[in-house]
Amino acid sequence: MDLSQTLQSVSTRDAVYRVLKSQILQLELPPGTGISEKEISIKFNVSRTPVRESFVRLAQEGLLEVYPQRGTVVSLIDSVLVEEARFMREHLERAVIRLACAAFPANSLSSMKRNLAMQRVCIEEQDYKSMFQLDEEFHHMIFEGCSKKNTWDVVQQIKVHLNRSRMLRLAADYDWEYLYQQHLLLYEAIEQQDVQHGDSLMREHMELTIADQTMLKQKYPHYYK
Amino acid sequence: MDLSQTLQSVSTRDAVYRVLKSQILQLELPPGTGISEKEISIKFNVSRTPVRESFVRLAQEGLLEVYPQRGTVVSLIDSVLVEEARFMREHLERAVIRLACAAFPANSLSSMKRNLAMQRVCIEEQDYKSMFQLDEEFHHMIFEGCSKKNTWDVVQQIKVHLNRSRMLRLAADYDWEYLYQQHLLLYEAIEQQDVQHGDSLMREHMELTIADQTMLKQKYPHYYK
DNA sequence: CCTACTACACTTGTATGGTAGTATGGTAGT
DNA sequence: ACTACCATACTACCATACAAGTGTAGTAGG
Repeated sequence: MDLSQTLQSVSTRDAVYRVLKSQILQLELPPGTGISEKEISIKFNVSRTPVRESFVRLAQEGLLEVYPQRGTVVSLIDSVLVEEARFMREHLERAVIRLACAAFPANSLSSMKRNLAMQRVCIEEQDYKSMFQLDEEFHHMIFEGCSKKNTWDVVQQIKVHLNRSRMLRLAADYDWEYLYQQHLLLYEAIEQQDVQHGDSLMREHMELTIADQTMLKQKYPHYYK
Repeated sequence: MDLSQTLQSVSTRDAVYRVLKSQILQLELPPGTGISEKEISIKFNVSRTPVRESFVRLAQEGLLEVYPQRGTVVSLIDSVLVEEARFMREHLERAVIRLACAAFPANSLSSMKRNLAMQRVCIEEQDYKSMFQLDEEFHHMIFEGCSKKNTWDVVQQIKVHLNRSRMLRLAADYDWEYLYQQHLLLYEAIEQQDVQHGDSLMREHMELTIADQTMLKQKYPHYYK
């Protein structure tokens, strides 16, 4: 693998970090995989230093487990942590949607309207990759409209732990139409300033991922702790 | 400075990390202070490597800002981030206290009762350092009783950004008696399973730190961004 | 006197060698 | 055949050397 393209703009460390993180979240490096500094440094054709520093960051995010003098493995998925991550995200998103339903800038609202229109198109064209991106941006816009950028960043950190189990239940089996309907209703709640409705809608929306955690754990036992 | 004592149990990197983090949060390294890897490595009598890896972690937590080839400074306090941290903590603590008021294990409840008794003693003895610790443990127990250990860890991460501004308004000027009364009421809400009361109590409790943020920013302008 | 350039003293970034601890497979001894 | 031991090949950890970029002070030239 060659990182030279990425290297132009950012440091070697950041490039290694991003590639590794992506590979872990995409399950290209499955949970439990043993990796070593030397192995990665050879693979990426860099020295061990930037690799080590990437390991430090990834370990802090809970994606790697480093055992001194023994080795490093990609963290197993912790189903307790996954549920708590969902819990945290639910309550933060609900707190923000309540703010949004109380007051929301007009230009952010119209941005969301455009986003919804693009979601409509993506579903009809079955472009689920773009839809995934639009879903992210939709939620991001709610936080931005409420001036809660840092909160969004924290949610992103938390979501890391939801990501891999979401990846397991292949992206295809999502009911995107239902998802779109929920987004539409959330938008309307903000527009009509209906705090209670927005709150219950978001709670419902966040409970989508609560299911089949045990099912996944049974299906992929070696990926779970 | 010598780290040899700490070195027995943990790695040099962790020792450096802990000391630096402590010094930053205690304002012994005030916001805006310029520090270099070499300077710290000489001071601690270690090589640059573990210092660098500590810097990576601290930068990720937002306590350091690293400018490549130029230098590293202790992050200025971001008042927007402080308020958002308070916002996040409030909603997570409220979500958990509602769980606690719905169902709470008896042994955790009695642990809290013992903690409250010790708080009573500390206030009378004006031992505010221990009181600070007991305050932490009190909230921790609520999370533990609800099996939300990971959520507590995230709250701890978030609280880092509250810590320094709380340190500025010297610990002494806290109304510990009022704090104790709030804790007592929170305990009773859990005991009596009064969800609504617990929620509003915690909201009030979390709003304690909302004040005088602008005052602090005026008093210590060079510490703020 | 003022400007522009250069040399130098910094900084962080990267590469590499050596150290200590761990796991494993093979071998000698029972 | 089985167990205990030892050599070996790993691992992450730490120290050090080198590279590359930045700011500044001092100096030469106008």
